[in-house]
Amino acid sequence: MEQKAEVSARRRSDLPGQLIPRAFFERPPEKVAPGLLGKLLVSVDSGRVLAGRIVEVEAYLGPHNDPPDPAAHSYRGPTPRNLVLFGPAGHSYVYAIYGLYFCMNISCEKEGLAGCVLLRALEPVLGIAEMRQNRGLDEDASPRMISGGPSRLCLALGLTRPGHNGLDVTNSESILQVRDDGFPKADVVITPRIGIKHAVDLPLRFAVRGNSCVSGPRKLEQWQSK
DNA sequence: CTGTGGATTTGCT
DNA sequence: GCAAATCCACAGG
Repeated sequence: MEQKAEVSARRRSDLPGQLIPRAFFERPPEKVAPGLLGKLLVSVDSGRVLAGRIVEVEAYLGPHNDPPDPAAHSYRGPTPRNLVLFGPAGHSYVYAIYGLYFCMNISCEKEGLAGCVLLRALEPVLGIAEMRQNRGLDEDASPRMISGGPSRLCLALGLTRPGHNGLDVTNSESILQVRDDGFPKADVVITPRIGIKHAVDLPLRFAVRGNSCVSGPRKLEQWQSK
């Protein structure tokens, strides 16, 4: 039955759930971020569908905020790399990091303002075997090892730059979409962001409490719920 | 034009 | 727990 669900979803016309409207993303990232938990990131690659449920995200604020967010790529204004962050909401921002990996964000705020949500972990839903292959893992690999981590999820779904940068995730013709399949809201944990050097105390990381795919330290109990 | 360091992952100690 | 791997954007001169 899990098998059947995967087969029936391998058509663009029958992707799981519904597209999320652009207006959802035309808000401050700290509002968008928790709302993305439980939604599906769906990639359509040459007819094949890969999808994962978003279980961990971080918000990065645009330079129009007071105070601004020195950890954000948009902190010093538009550059060739971060340009899509200043464009319309609901577009993918994929960047390379450490010369080896990629990270995937979705732009927020209306055109002219920056701000984005970094996707940090997915729980594999469709095309699990292919994701595992993309990661070079065995049959018994845990979901966490497949797509738990901002660069792991890019490897699992095959997301790269420039190929997947600047895509409209609110468009049904896009090869990268965010969709809502009605999955019930979960208990959300709020913590500081991971792996940054600036603004380390801002509580802008949001994760599904208890989900095994969430990256970083396991001990989330100490953090406030929402 | 050059130097620096990063929103990470992995493997070894 | 720690450091290597490995690239290029961008800030500074």
